[in-house]
Amino acid sequence: MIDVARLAGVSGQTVSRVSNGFPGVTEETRARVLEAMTELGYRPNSAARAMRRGEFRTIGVVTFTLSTTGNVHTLDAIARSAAQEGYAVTLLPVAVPTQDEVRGAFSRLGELAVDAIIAIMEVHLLDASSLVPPPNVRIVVADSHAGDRYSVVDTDQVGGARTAVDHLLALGHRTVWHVAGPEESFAAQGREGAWRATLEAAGREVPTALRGDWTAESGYRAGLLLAEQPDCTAVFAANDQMALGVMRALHEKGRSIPGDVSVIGFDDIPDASSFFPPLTTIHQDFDQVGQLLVESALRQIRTGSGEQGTTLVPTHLVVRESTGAPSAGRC
Amino acid sequence: MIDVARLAGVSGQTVSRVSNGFPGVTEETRARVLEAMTELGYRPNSAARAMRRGEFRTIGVVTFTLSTTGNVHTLDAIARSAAQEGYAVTLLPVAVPTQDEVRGAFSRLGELAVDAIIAIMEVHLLDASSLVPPPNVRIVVADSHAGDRYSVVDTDQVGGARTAVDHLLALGHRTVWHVAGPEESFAAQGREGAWRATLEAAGREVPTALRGDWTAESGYRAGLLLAEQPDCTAVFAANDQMALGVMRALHEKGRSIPGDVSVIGFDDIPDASSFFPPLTTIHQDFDQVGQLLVESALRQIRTGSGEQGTTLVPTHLVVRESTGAPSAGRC
DNA sequence: CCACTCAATGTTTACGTAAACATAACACGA
DNA sequence: TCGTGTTATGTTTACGTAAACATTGAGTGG
Repeated sequence: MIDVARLAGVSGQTVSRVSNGFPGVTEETRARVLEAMTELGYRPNSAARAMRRGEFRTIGVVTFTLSTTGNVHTLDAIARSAAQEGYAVTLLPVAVPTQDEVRGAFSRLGELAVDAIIAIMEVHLLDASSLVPPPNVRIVVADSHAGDRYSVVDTDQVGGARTAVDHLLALGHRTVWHVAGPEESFAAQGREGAWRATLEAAGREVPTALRGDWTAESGYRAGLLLAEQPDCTAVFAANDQMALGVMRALHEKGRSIPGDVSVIGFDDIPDASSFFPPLTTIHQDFDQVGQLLVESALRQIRTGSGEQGTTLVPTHLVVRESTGAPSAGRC
Repeated sequence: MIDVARLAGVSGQTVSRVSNGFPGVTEETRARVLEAMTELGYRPNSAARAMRRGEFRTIGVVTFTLSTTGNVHTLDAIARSAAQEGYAVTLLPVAVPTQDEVRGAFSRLGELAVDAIIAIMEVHLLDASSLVPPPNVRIVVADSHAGDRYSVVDTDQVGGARTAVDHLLALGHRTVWHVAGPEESFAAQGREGAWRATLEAAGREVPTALRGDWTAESGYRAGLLLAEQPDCTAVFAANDQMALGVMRALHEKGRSIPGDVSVIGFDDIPDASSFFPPLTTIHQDFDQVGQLLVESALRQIRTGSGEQGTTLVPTHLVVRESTGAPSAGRC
């Protein structure tokens, strides 16, 4: 900076003013400084800058894994929103979702250069007692409850699941089977609970829920079981990947989709429209979730105070070819 | 730090020594300092630390999008490898893959707190003249050529594609059709070139390559065309997602897989084993790619000098149910 | 014409850390 | 007993920036 100042014949402070776009600098001086900057290839040192400003202009994102499609889309949206606001995004992968690991990640984050943390994970894993958010680091949570302690942004799991079940019932199915996500997942709980509640509200029989782990493979295993159920004409899979597995199992067992069995998913991943048959599913607006997460984080950073409460992002039904009315002959 | 020092009755320098795990501190003193740290909730300020050390312990990753599955897995692997080495990963999404955008991203990275950059993209987009890597920032590139200018780590696209084609020829197919990735992609070029070369080497006819854009939807469109070709018994799709689309089209047109047409993909994404039928594909070792990328970056940071050359990560064939011998009657 | 205001720019300082150097205390062999 | 080396710890300093305050000079109203 001093070199630039010398070359432009000004003081370091003026360089700083130009570099930050502050007012109070003649157009002529500004031009001279900018020229000197380019000539010397000057780039502000972000470490010194962060130290002086007391903030890093960076948001940390904690995730377990990027293998579930939903998390990836959320992350992508976060990164884009943050970039737009001039914030960088630092990734902090947590290998195993044990409390110890999470705690370790958080303490590492404490040393890291972040002003806020967005956690895409289950809050119960960061049990309040063990989680000591570093001072001056704000927290936002996705895919969880605990809106009473943190600012939470999430897809409207309940509404989405209800829409899915309603869609199938409206088509004339007597009831709807469910392939649920892992028990630990709040999203999975929400979808399963809403599935059950919707069936009960409609006075339908509630079949036993099958449990998967979000992977297509687990959906396949569930699908093999479902194929054994002659009275199963409609399946609601808690995500698209498991729906993919379910459909594979049904195909292999000779059940036609949607002739014999209708299948609906959740997420609307890009590939869903190319499944065979194209999957009817509940579309999640990951972009908006990401954007809201970043907005909440920035608001907390700027006001310097925490936030509570849950913001729900609505979903909508995307009807494709994997659902239809139950065939007359069966069931 | 001073507060901690005062509480522990030592100097700031001793606190620094403890904080960095340096030798030359009595066990007793160390314990006293650690206790003071916990009591005061002390966390080293990474900005000051980075400034003093002149390095950020952070690697920046530039990507266009996280929507292609391959990039995501690479990113995931990078994040994990980096974390293991005590390095953080900062994401820098580039909205549109134009040169201007990329240049902008790089200049932003210049101001950012990174010691090295890993670019998951096509190098030709960061045309040498416009790309001015900030001094002291090392570059590693994935998914590209230009090993003469940068350190490049990539999957062995050529070897993988050859394996794919050989597999189909060995099953008895007369030739193999190809659904290529986008022209700009080096990976797509490599796979297409190897496909052509392998067919030529075997003295087979080389059909016109169909071009997709990595998405399942584009694979579907290509698949519709392939279904019109009565002599098409084997298809090599440049990635699994396009293979998914191809298979959907074939199903819809009543062609059986692998009875009428064999389909092979590339990537081995987690869902591939749950496609219908489970997809034979070329497995990429994303973990190793990520690890090698990080290793190269760290080596360059530590030695302070650039690196050139390309490192190839081998692939292997995963045979599932989407490929088989051509049926006697057809073709 | 002078006191005053305001805009442009310069000077000083502090942010939290760790390297480099300085000091103190102690052990050991001659 | 006294150097001499070694280990533990303290002191000083600089890293690059931007806030706070200081200075300069030009324009304005009385």
